[in-house]
Amino acid sequence: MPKLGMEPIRRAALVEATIHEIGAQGSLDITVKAIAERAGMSSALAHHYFGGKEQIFLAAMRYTLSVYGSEVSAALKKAKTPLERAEAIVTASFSSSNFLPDVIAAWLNFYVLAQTVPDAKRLLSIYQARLRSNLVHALRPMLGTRAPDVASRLAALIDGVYLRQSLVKSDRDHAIAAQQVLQYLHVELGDSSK
Amino acid sequence: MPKLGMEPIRRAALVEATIHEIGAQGSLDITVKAIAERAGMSSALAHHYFGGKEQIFLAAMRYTLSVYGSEVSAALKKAKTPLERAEAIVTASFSSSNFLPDVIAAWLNFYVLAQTVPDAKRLLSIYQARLRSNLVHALRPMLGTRAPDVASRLAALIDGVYLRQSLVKSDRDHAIAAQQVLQYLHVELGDSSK
Amino acid sequence: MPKLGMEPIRRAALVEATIHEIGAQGSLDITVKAIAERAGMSSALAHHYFGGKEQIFLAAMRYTLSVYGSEVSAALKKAKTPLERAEAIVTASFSSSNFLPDVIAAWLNFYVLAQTVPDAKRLLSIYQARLRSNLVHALRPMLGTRAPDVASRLAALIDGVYLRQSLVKSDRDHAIAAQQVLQYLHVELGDSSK
Amino acid sequence: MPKLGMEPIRRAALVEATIHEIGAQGSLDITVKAIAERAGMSSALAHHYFGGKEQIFLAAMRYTLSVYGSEVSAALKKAKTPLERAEAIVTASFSSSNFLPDVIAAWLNFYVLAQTVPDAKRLLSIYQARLRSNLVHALRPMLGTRAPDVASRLAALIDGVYLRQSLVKSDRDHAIAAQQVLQYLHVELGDSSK
DNA sequence: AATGAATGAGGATTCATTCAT
DNA sequence: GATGAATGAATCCTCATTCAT
Repeated sequence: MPKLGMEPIRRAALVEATIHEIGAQGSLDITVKAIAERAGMSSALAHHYFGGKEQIFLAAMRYTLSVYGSEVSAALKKAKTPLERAEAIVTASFSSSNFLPDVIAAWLNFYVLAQTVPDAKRLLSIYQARLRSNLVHALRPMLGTRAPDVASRLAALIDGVYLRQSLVKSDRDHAIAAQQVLQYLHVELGDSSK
Repeated sequence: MPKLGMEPIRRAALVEATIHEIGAQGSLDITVKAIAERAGMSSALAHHYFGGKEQIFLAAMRYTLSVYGSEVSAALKKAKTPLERAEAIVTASFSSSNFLPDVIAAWLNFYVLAQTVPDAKRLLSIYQARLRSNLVHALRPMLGTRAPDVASRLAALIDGVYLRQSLVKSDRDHAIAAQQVLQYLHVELGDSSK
Repeated sequence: MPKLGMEPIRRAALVEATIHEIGAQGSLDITVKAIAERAGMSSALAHHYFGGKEQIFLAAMRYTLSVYGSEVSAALKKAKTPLERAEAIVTASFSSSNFLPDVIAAWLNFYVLAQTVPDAKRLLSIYQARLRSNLVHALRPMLGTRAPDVASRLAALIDGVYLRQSLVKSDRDHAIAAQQVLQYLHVELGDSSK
Repeated sequence: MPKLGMEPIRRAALVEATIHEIGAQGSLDITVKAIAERAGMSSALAHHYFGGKEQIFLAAMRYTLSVYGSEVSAALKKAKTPLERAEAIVTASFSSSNFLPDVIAAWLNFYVLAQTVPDAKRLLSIYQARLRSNLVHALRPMLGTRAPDVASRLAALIDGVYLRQSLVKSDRDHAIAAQQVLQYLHVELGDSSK
C-alpha cells in the first residue's frame, strides 16, 4: 500500500480533516486520532508527518489563511478603481469558499489557539496586518487621513460578522454577510444612497 | 474551619477564579483543580458545589453576562436623549470592568463553549438579542427603518473589537476601543464632523 | 429537631435503608450517602451512629440473619413431629418476609461481603451451622446416620434456590419455592407419592 | 517490544487475570489497574483492548461460561446411557478446572454482576437454560414427567454447593462436592442403595 | 442530635506520543 | 511508508470520612 510521494497528499488530507474536525466539534478539543481517521490514516502517521498536534493545527491555520489571502489577491487584481479594490477585499472575505461553517468555526478557534501558541499568534497578526494594509491602501485615495481609522473598523467588523456567524450555524447566504459590511463601507464613503 | 453559609461565597470565588484561569490560559482547556486552587479550595469542593466542569463554566458565563447587562442598564438609566442612549450602550460595552484582559479572553472562549454546549449557546443568544434590541430602540428615533441594520453592524463591530483585542493583550485604554465604535456610530448618524 | 432516644430509631432506619439500597442497586457498590438519604438523614449522622460503612453492612446482615432465625425458631416451636420440624425449617426459609426481592439480593451480597470481611464470614458461618444443626436434629429420628448428608443437601438447595431467584426478580410465589425444596425432602424420606 | 498479533494474547491474559483478581479480592470491587498489572500490562492497554471495565468483566464471564460449557459437552459425548448422561453433567460441573477457588468466587460475583448489567444477566440466563435443558433431556427417559422438576432441583443444588463452597476457601476435593449432588440424583432415581 | 463543610485518596478513562516491525 | 502496540501522564469525578458548629 505505501506509495512514493505520498507526503503532500497525506499532509493535505490531514489539514483538511483538521478543519472539518474543528468545525464538527466546535473547538480545538479534538483528538489526533479523530483527525487521522477522518483523513483515512492512523494517528501514528499523522505524527510522523507533522511531529505533533500543535503543528497540525498550525498547518491548518496556514492553509486557511493562505486560501483567504489568495482570494483577496485574485480579487484585487481584477479591481480597477480604489472603490473596486476596497469592495474586492470585503467580498473576498465572504467568498463562498471562506464563509463555510467549518471554516468559520476554525477561524474562531484560531483566535483561541493564538492565545496560547506564539506561532499561531504570529500567523494571525500577519494576516491582520496584511488585511489592514490592503484596506488602507485601497481607501487612502478616497478617504485620505481617515483611511487608517476606517480600515481598522472595517477589519474589526469583518471579524465581528464572522464571530457572530459562528453561533448561527444556518447557511446564511454569504452574500448577505458581505452586504452588511459593504453597506458600512458606503456609509463611510458618504454614499448613503443605497 | 467549616463555617455555615459558605455556599454563596465558595461559588462566587469559583466563578471569579474560572474567569481568571481562562484568561491566564487563554482557553477552556483548564483543569477544575487549577480553578479550585485559585479559589482556595479543593477540586472536590468545586464539584460539590457545581456538579461538574461544564456547570462551572456556565456559571462564569452567566456572571460575566450579568455584569455586562447591569452596566448597560445602569448607563441607559442616565441617558436622556436617543443619542445618549446609543452612546451609553457602546460605552458600557467597553467599561473598565468589562474590557479587562481576562474578561475579554473569557468572552472569546464563551463563543467557543457555545459551539458545543447548548446552554452556553442559549445564554449568548439571549445576550445578543438583548443588546440588539437595546440598540434598535435607541437608534430608531434617529435612523428610522435603517435602525435594525445599523444596530446589527454596531453589535458585530463591538464583538469584532473585542475579538481583536484578545490578541493584543496590551492594556490599550478601553476608552480608545470605545472611541472606535462611537466614531462609526457618528458616521451612520451623518455626523462626520468629528 | 434533635430528640432524645433517637439512636435505636436511626439505626433501624439505616439498617432497613441499607437492605433496600442493596436490593435496588443489586450490589454492595452503594454509597453511604444514598443509604442515609433513603433513611432520611445526612451521611454524617450515619457515620456517627455506625462508625463506618462496613459496620452498617454488618448491622444489616445481623438484622437479616436474626429475622430469619426468629422465624425458624417460631416455626419450630409449633412443630410437633420430626417431619413437621423439618418442614417448618424449610417453610420458614421461604416465608414471605424473607423471600422478598431486596432481601434475596441482600443475601447474595452478604456472601460476597463474607469473602472480604471476616466478621461477615463469621456471621454467615454461624447461620449456616445453626441451620444445619436444626436440620440434622429434625432429620435424625427419620433418617438416622443419613441425616447429616441430607441436611447438607437441603441447606445447599435452599441457598441455590435463593441464588437463582435473585436473577428472576419476578414475584414468584414464595410458596412455590418452598414447595420445590419440600419435594426434595419428601423424596429423601422415601415418600415419593406427592 | 511491540509485536504484531498481540490482541488475542493480551485479551486472554486480561480475562484470566480478571478471574484471579476477582478470586483474590472476593468481589467485583477491583481496579482495572490491578487486573492489568496481573496480566503484565498497563491499564491503558486494557482499556484499549476492551473499551472499559464492564466489558472486561463480560469477557471473563463469557470465558468462564464457555469453559464450563465445553466440559459438559465433552462429558456428554462420552456418555452412553441416560444415567451416564445425567452423571456426566453433574461431574463436569465439579471438574477440577471449574471447581477452583478463583472460579468459584467468580461465579458468585457473576450473579452479582447480572443484577446490574443486562448483558451479564443474559449470559447467565443462557447458561442456566442450557444446563436445565441438558438435564431434562438426560432425565426424561428415566423420570418421565418428573424430569423437569428434578432437573430444576439438581441445577439449584449445583449452584447452592458452589455458593457454599465460596465461603470455605479450603481445597475441599471437588470429587466430594460432586458426590453430594450425585447422591441426590440417585435418591431421585429410586436408587437409595449407595 | 444533626449537618453542612471540607478534603485526601483513588479510580476509570482518555490521549499524545513513541517505537518496533 | 504505515501501523499496531504500548504507556505515562493527566483529568474528571466520586466517596468515605472528619470536623466545627
